[in-house]
Parts: sequence; structure tokens; C-alpha cells
Amino acid sequence: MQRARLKDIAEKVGCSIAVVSHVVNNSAGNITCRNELRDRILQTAAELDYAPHYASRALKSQRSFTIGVYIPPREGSSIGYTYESTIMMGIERVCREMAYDLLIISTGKGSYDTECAAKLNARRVDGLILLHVEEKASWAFPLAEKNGNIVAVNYYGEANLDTINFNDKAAAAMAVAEFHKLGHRRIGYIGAMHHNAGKGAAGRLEGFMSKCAELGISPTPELIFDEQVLGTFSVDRTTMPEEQVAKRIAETIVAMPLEKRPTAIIGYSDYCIVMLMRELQRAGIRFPGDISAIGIDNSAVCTYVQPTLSSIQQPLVGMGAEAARYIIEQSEKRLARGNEDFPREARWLKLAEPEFIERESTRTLNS
Amino acid sequence: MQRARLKDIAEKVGCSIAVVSHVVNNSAGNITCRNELRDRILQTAAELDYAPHYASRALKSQRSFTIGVYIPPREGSSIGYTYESTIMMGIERVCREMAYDLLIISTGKGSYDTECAAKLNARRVDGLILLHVEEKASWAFPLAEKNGNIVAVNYYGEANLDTINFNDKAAAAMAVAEFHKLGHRRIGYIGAMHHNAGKGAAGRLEGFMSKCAELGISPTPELIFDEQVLGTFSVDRTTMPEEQVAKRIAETIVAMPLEKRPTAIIGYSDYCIVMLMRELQRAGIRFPGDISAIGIDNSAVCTYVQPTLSSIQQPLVGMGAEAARYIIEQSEKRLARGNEDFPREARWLKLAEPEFIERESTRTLNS
DNA sequence: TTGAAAGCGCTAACAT
DNA sequence: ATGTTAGCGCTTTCAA
Repeated sequence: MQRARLKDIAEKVGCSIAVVSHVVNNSAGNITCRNELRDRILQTAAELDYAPHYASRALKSQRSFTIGVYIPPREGSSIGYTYESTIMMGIERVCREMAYDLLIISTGKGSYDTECAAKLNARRVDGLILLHVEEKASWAFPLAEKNGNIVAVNYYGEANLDTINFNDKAAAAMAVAEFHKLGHRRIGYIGAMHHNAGKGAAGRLEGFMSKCAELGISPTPELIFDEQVLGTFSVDRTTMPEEQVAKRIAETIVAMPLEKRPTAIIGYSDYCIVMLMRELQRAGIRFPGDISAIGIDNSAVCTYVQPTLSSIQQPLVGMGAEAARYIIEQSEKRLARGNEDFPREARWLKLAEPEFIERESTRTLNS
Repeated sequence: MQRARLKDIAEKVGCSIAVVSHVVNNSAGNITCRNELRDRILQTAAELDYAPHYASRALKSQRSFTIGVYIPPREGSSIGYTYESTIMMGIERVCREMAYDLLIISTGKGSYDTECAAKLNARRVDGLILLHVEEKASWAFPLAEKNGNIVAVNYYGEANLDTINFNDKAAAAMAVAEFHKLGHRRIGYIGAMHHNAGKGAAGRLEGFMSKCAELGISPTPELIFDEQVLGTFSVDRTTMPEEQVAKRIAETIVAMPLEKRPTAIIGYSDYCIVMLMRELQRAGIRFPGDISAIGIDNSAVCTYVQPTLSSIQQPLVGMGAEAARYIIEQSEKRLARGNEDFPREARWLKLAEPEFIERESTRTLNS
């Protein structure tokens, strides 16, 4: 490996490093020296395969041109899973466009805020993107107070962090609207199979309820299998494994008289409705022949199942991209203001809108 | 955001920055000054939330403590897909353990080798991990010649790059062995559905063939649906969509008289066997009742299908980890040798071994 | 048009 | 035990 420096070029050409620096940084038009010299410099730079030393430039300019991405360690969430890595795609794309680099902040053993702050500090990353910090994570608060350049994706907590979230309410509402268009009126809703799914889940349920009301579909509590709705159906989701919950729900639905059984069901997530469908299929119910189904998220599982699952897409790539764009903008603003005492505006809260992706699991109701 | 420097601490404590530097770098035991001073320094460092400026240290020490990961842009391969991101998990884990940072090298528009080299150069990453460079990628050659610290994961080309690959041959052989143990003797093999699957596919087919031979299973060409095996079954995989190919294979199998039909089939990949199974199921064939199936890779799809698919695992996490470990080791070796003219040893070639993951799609043959 | 020099924050060799 | 200082590669101001 070579590693040409300005000095090497200067020596070879026979001029000072200052000129070389000027020339290589303005290879566009801003000629600051004789054309002849200029050309020689550019040429030898190319010969020597010159590239400015990154750390040096960062040291001098006091910025890293690097965005950090932090993924808190948590069950089932790591760079290894599609959810996160799909968001990463969007982040990566924007960073490339803006010529920023992407640093994956390893989830170490320290407490979370310490880690993040330390990296922001040590690496001097220009911005930090937090992926799905848990709603109740207390470490988000001290982090938010440091007035760093931070944005969170799908964060439902109260800390004063700039945030971009999926519009959960609109997503569930959209599913209802689609079914309504297809003629369905007895629409069921399957909440999260696990306990304590959080505000995202609450938003989805709320979207379902309010859209039903709006469309004049009277509430049928028997068709709502959500932990947040008490009374009708209830199992203890803290202890019962998810598959068991799905099985119990399926049994309940199968036991309904045909004229009460839903003709369409919406899942809190693709994952949970797929589990339920499997159980119902085992019991002889056909999709979409007997019941239509729509999931939420449009995750990869939609195309793996039979029939393929229609779903409300969560635009993860776009959300990642938007987060990156926002944080880079903020970084430049901060820099323009001298990077000190950057006036913290009101919390930035952005909602990403859903989109309906039609597949095989939905069809018009022929009564 | 604060950003305390050694100088700040020195001033506050009332000593020189050199002492501070010493102390903060040896907070372990190497006391180089009075305990009292030492304690005061450490304390104010903590108060000021001191963290060494990364770029500065990198500049001084001529190393970045950063590993780059480069993912060549290619259809269906990007940070957004599970395959890559699973490998990333392993890389990430090791980097964390070794206190290295992970830089995602964005796939820009330049030609590939230029990009990689430029990053190696500019960012001075201590090592570069290449994910699945295409077999015939010509840009791998100039890159290999630069004698940088590079390792490729799942690279089947000829360039002199250190490489860790999945043991494809052993994987297919393992599938055969598993079926043999279960009593199966008429074992089919489904090659890649697409054209030109490369050496990985060749290795898997070879593993299948040789293990069959070893176990005394006579070759039955009618049961091998692989582009590399001419004669029996052939469709033009260059133009025909994969689903069509699967359908054609399924038809062929269904048309076989029962005593010639395979009792077990092995797929070149989980993905391709899942496609085939779906077609066969449509035709009324039951898994594992009529036919048992084993895929290769153990990708996420295995658990999504019905029945869940037994598979030969490709240890992606382990492969990523091993690549990272290797490259960090190399980096330290290089550093010890002065980083110049590092003697290039023979190409490092490592094979990662498969493992059988049993699920519902396999069962003993009851004849 | 070109060059000299200071300095970004840190480390380490050398001096005291 | 503590301080002084040179220098990593680069940018940028100021002087020539």
C-alpha cells in the first residue's frame, strides 16, 4: 500500500505543499496557479494515487463527515435482521449521495447513553441515528439533553429526541379502508401476540377503531383480539408463547357461527397474522376464499407464505433516508453556527406514510 | 456538545498535557506521577467527560482502528438483505470485542477497485472485508495486487485475495448423508433455477454426486435437475423466469411413475427448493409424507414455509466473525513489521463447515 | 502566483 | 515525577 501525501507530490513537482493543497481541492475551476504547474500537480497526484488523509482533514476541519448508526442490543434486533438493515439501506443511500461515511456503532457493554455519547465524542461523528430505541428506555433522556445531533427512527418515548416514526394509525386505517372498498363489513383485528407491544401497537389499534367508526362499521368487540381491548377474548400474553396465543385466537374464530365470523382480518403485523393464518388454515379455513387478510409492515414474510400476504407497507428505506438527510442538514446548520450553543428548536417529529401492497390474500366479498 | 481536550484538563488541574496524556492512557497501573495528581487528573477528566479525539489519535498513530466493509452493488445484494447483514453480525461482534470500529463503505458510482482503494487510502482503514465479490469481477485483480489488507467472504474467483468460503461440497454431501441415514435411496437434486450460478453451485452439485457415489447410491441422472448436468432435463434458464423453471421441474417429477420418483430431494438453496415444493404441493404431493426435502443455507425462509424446511446451515455469522478476526490479526502483524513491504504469504483460503438443521420437511423412509 | 508557517489534538522521545 | 517539544497530514491565513 502506498500512501502519498501532499509533501510527496510537492517534492516530485518541485513546489510547496500549499500550492498542491490548493490545486487538489479546487480541481474544478478555481485556478490559483499557472496552468502548467496545475497540470503537473494534478498528474503526479493521479500517478501517486493520492487521496487526502482522512484523519488529518477531520482534525483540521473539526468534522468527521461521518454519521454513526446505533442499534441498541435487544432481543431479536441487531444488524442481522431485515428490519434494521432495510432502514440501513436508506441511510446508506443518502450518506453516499452526500459523501458521508457510515459508522456502525457497536453495541458494547457500557450503559447505552455512555456508549453513544462516547462515540459522538471520540469519533466526533457529525450525527447519530438511533434505531428503535425502546419506548421506556431511560437512557434516552440524558442523551437527549446533551444537545447532540441525534435522530431516532421509530421511537415512541418521551425523551426530547428528533424522531421519524411510521404512521401506525394511518396504516391500520388504510387496511380498513381497503377492505371496505372490497365490500367487507365484518372486519376483525388481531393485535400483537406478545405482551406490552407499546405505543406503536396502540396507534394501530386506534387507527383500526377510528376508521371503522368513520366508515360506519359498528364496533364488534368479539372481532378484536388485542391485549388493549379487555373483556371479550383474553389470554395471558405474558406467559403464553405466541404460537399458543395464535392457536387460541384461531379456535375462537373457528367456533363462531358463519354469519358472525369475520370475512376479513387485519393483523397488527405481518408476522402475527401469518401465525394466525397458519392455524386457521390447519382448521380448514381458506384464504382468501373464506377470509381475506391484510398485514402491516410489508415485511419479507409476505411473499414467503401461501397465499402471499397483502400488506400495508412501512417505508423503512424511505424512513432511513429521511433520517439521514435530516441529520446531515442539521449537522451543516450547526457547523454554520459555529457548532456551539446550537439553538435547539422544537422536537422534530415526522410521520412516514403507509402504502397498500396488494397480493393474493385479499379479494372482494361476494355475498 | 462539549469536547474536552487534554489541554482543558491540564489547565484545570494545573499541570502539563503530557502528564495528562500519560495518566489517561495508563489508568490501569503504570503510575507515572504522584497519586494525588493522578487522581485529580482522572477526576477532572471524568467531570469534563473527556474522550480522546479520534482523528488526532489516528493521525498520530497512523492507524484508524477501523475495519471497512464493502458490498459491491449487485442485483438483490445490499446491506438491506439478510444474507449480507447476517455476515455483518459476525463482523460486528468481533470488531466490538477488539475495539475496532466498522465503516460501511458505500457503493458509489466509481469503478469498484477505485472505490475500495480510495477508501483504504483516504480513510486509512486498517482492513477491508469484501462481501461476495462476483466470481468474474475483473476489478478484484488490481485490488489484490495492491497488497492491501483485504479479505473476501464467499469469493470464488481467481484473484489473489484472502478468502473465507462456505464448504459447498461438504454441505451437499451432508444432505445426502442425512437422507441416507433416514433410509432414502432415490434422492433428487435441484440445481439453481437461474443461469450461470457459478462455482458455488458447481461445488454443491459435486458434493451431491461424490457423496452418492461414496454411499453406493447409483447415479440416476433423471433425478438431477441442474444446469450443469446435460441430457435428461433441460430448459433454457437464461430466458425462462425462475418460477417457470420450478413449474417445469415439478411437472417432470409428478409425471414419474411412483417407483421412479425420488423419495427425497435436495435443493441447491433453500430458496429454490421452496419454489419447487410449492409447485409440487399444488400438484397434491405432500411433504414430508410423499417426499422429504432438505435445503442448503438455512436462510430465514426455512421457518416461514409449511412444513418448515430442514436445511444445511451456512454459518454466516461465524464466517463474518472469522473474516474480521483474521483481518484484524493481519493488521496488527503488518503494523509490527512497519506496515511497509509486508511479505505477502500464500493466499489464505478458509472453508466454513456446514451443519444440519432438522425441521419438519424430513422423515425416515417407511417402505 | 507561490510559499511560509501556524495549528487542529494527541503521543512520545527527550530534557529537567 | 513532570515538562518541553517535535511532528502526524492537512488547511488556511498572511506575506512575498
